[in-house]
Amino acid sequence: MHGRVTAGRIVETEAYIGPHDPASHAAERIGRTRRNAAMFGEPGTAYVYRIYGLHWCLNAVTDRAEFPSAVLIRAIDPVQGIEVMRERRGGAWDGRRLTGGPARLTQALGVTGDLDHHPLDRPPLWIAAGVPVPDAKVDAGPRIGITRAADWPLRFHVRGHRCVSR
DNA sequence: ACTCCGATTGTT
DNA sequence: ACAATCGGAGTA
Repeated sequence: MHGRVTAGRIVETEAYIGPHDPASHAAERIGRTRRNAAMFGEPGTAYVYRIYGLHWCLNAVTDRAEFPSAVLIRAIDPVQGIEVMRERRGGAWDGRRLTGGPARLTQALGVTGDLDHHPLDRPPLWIAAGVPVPDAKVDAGPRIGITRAADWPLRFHVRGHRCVSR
């Protein structure tokens, strides 16, 4: 069968938009580097980076090439392969502990840095259209864990969803 | 070469 | 509140 297939519905994201976003890894003062190169690439590809020397975070590149922008996937609602996710996460945990948080979902999905630059419309990792979330159910607020532009409301999540990181 | 610190998480 | 853990970015 599909023994190791895992999938989830995106329920929390953050946007990092263009060189004038001071919180972005591709902010103007930084420019293009080896780490953020994917953000300057084609839309629909993955930007995967390591944080704190420990964890992986997954972004979808969103705007045209050479205009660095990406959406950080911060939480998913498990849809398929929950037992595999629990195994990868090292325990039988609830929704939030399992896939709520940018480094938690990458671990649950088995996403690592070798998927940096990967086109997100094909295996082994892709994003597909799902059931639309009505705007009325989406909250916007400040992005988490940043210091610059800390008040820009570029974090979005399904209101009250049990898998949202916080 | 050397310092500081981060789009986090788990434990104390 | 704090450790884990290391490459990127800034300074020299």
